[in-house]
Amino acid sequence: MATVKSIAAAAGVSPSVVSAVLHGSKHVRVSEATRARVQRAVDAAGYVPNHAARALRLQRTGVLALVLPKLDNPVYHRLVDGIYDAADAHGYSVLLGDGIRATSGSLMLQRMVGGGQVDGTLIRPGATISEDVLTQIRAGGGPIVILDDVSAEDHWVALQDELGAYLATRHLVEKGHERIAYLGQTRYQHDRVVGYRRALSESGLPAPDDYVIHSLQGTHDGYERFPTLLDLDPRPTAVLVNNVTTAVGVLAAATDAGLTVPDDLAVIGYHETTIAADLRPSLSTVEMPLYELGRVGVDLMHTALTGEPVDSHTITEPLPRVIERQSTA
Amino acid sequence: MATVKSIAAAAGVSPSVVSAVLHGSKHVRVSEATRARVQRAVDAAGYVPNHAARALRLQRTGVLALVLPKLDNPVYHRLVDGIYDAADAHGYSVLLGDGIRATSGSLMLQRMVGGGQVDGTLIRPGATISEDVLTQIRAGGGPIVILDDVSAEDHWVALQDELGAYLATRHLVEKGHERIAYLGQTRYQHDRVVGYRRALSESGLPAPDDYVIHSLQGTHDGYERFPTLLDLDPRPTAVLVNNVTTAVGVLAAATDAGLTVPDDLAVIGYHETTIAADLRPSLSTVEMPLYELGRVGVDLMHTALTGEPVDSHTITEPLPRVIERQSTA
DNA sequence: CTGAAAGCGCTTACAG
DNA sequence: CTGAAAGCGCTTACAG
Repeated sequence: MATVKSIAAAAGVSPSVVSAVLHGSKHVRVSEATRARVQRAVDAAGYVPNHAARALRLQRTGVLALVLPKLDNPVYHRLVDGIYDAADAHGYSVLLGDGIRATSGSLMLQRMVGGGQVDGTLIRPGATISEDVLTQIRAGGGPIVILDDVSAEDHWVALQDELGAYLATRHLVEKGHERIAYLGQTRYQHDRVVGYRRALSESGLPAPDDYVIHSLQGTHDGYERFPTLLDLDPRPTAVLVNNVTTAVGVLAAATDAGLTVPDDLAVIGYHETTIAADLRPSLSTVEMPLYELGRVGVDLMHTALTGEPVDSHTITEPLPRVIERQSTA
Repeated sequence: MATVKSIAAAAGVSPSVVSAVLHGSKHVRVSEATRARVQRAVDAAGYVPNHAARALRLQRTGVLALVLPKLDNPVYHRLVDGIYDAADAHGYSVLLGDGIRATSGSLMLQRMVGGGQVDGTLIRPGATISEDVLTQIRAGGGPIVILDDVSAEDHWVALQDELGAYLATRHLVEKGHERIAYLGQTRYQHDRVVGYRRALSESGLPAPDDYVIHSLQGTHDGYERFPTLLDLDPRPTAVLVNNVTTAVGVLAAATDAGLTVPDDLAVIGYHETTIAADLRPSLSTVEMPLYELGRVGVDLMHTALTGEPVDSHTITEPLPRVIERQSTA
């Protein structure tokens, strides 16, 4: 394996010069001829700097950790895209972690804490990520950026979740519905419930407490919780489901209950995902700027790592956007 | 930040002893009293060894790269589970990479090649991973394990894909179908076409060439390619779709074409995924042992890394299993 | 049973 | 414009 030393020998210069050619330097200045000679030796050997040695010397790794509640939730694809694109732009690579596996004492958690394996951690909080784990990551010392939530202790980037739920609910109102329920995660995403209620109260529609049905996220959870909605009196004619995976389960449960969507029940899911268009009936959704969330999250992390002041904020562009499909037609 | 040196000072011993307590050693023997004293200092400081320093010294990182064609294909979830479980058991952590991003010249590729950032790479080949990239990873020097394919140049673990397709097709035959098509990826997974043909020929059923319809994987691809099937004469009454994501698109296209599933067209998808049960009609599938594929892949990688001979083989247990749902009922 | 020293490969002030 | 030396934090033969 080539090293700076072997490259230096091949080019007839000292290691300092090789390093200067590769990364630049304030102190070392090299002539054009020397630079070319070194570069040729680097190319010929296919030399790549040893990551561990560099990390040890520089006290940073160029690796960011990204922890998501559940890797298999398709709504995160655009978020991950944004993260990777911004990370590439800044020269970071990304260590993708599943919140389900980042339990206390896990290998995955250890690498985010204290071992200096990552420079910082981006976290999308959720039911699978315990407060305990968050505390441990915080104790690790590296900067943290919270995605899609505000945080008193960490840097954060938020979405207009209140607005997203408001727009989704308004869409149902505009379709003429007067009894609109909310089904989904309520604990971690309370803003969405608030937006839902605002749309209803603005239109003078009722929003009884039992119209807000708590459910975990996931197709199966949506399927299981759906009967609660059937028992309501009067029964809702439309439902906003948080999030889109849960909505898939709701569609199945509605079909099994003999309801026709959207005639007997209109359904809109929170977050956009490719499958929504390929279901029958296809699923209306409200698309949130998850790609931008990822990009901005990494930008903030980069700012934090360079020691500059970090401007935590809510993403307002693009706005949440309702995508109408068969389930609310 | 605590270091071996600071821990050694706190415990009143030399760094050698700290290292010996943490990792064991053939050469260094420590008394029980000393061990306890060191352990107390480690716990008190919350000391975690510096990853970069360890990697540099040991010339290995304890990190494995895993490259999948498309991270957002849900069929990989069980595979990833198996990978992570086995990696945890052996003390490796996993760097998850998207084949779409591991292009020539990408950061992601660089870290798998030469920089010593990972000890080895597990790859599931597919349309998104070019031969060129594979060549570069091979040139990187670390061991490679190919998942779900055989390889002349690398270690590999395969699945009984011929058998899986055979069983799925037999299921359709047993349901009384006589004109059975195959729609899906044919280039990378030719075994499946072979198994499909075997089931048909065993039953004396026709398998004209145009009954095998090539399609890329993905819901949208399945949707787009479906009309080809409608044009066949005589029109098939059943179809095996490779893979399950493509099958979701086929279901949608069939519905849009006015066909009722399974009465007008029975559909079975290759690979199991949670969404199959939550579609309406729910989708029959043939489940392959992907979890075991992941586990065995990591086991083989571990064997390769310890320098022992690697037994590349096909996983025969559990057997592929047909899960019957509404789409073939 | 324990300590002192070397070295993994790199970058960076410093000296020339 | 270039080289020699130190040191990041760790582990491991070696010496005692």
